[in-house]
Amino acid sequence: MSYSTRQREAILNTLRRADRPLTPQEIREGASQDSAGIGLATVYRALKAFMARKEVLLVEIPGNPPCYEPADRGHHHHAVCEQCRQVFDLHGCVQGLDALVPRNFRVQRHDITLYGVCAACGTGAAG
Amino acid sequence: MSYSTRQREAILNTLRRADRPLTPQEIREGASQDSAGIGLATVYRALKAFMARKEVLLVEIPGNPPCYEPADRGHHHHAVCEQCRQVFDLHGCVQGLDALVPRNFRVQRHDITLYGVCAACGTGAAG
DNA sequence: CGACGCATGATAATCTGTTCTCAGTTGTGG
DNA sequence: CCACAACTGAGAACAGATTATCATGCGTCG
Repeated sequence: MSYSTRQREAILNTLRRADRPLTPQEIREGASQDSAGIGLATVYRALKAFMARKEVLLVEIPGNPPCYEPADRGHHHHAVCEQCRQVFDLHGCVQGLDALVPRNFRVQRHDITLYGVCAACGTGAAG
Repeated sequence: MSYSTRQREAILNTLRRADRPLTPQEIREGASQDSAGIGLATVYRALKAFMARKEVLLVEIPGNPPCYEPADRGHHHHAVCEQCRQVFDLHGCVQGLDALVPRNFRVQRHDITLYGVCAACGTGAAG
């Protein structure tokens, strides 16, 4: 049904090690440290399998390439640095979303994304 | 510098007529009623010109094709119907976004997107 | 251990959205 | 009205992300 392979372990570990969502490319690079030379196709196949099992979530940010993160991090949102284009996890949520909802629209989920400049880029430390 | 052509008028009118953001394809179809047979390239070129003048805004919704809307609709957000995939304008915004912001992250703008089922799809009226 | 079948890797192919090409058209200013 | 330059349209080309292909590798079950 679904094998536990060295590569998939490496992919999952890479996602867990990271404190932010990763792109398939980044996952491939990270996982290649655990298990040398993982193919991009393998990353996509593994991600698809993980998503089917709800172990991994897809994080799509407009203007950014799609990225992925473990599904056990609870409800949260994301911030994007417009300079380094990294995606960061936010914690918590807001209230008052109900006020936005049109009558007769049944909300199933929501996304909140902040765009700005991250700490590193803001202090001129890094870019 | 920039000519006012029949096609561009039609494109702008189509955007204004709509009560929701439109995709380039939808714009082409709408504008073709005003001015028969508008090429997709023309739509993209016009949109690019309008965006440069800040007359039109790009609306990117994760999981949806990019769409466009007039820039004079003020600050608002969007809702997407997961069934018919149409994008709707919401009015107003929420408070408490500050609470999400990590220290040292300077927020420049934000997006809020609701996903769910629209009135038409929810009542079983349309799909 | 042995067989079965899912997983892997490199690359080609695909898909979707966007831009380019180029000859011909059409605003605009004078 | 003229000249010039921007605009147009159709389709090819492009870009990036994702999926398919196919021979081979390797978990898993008994």
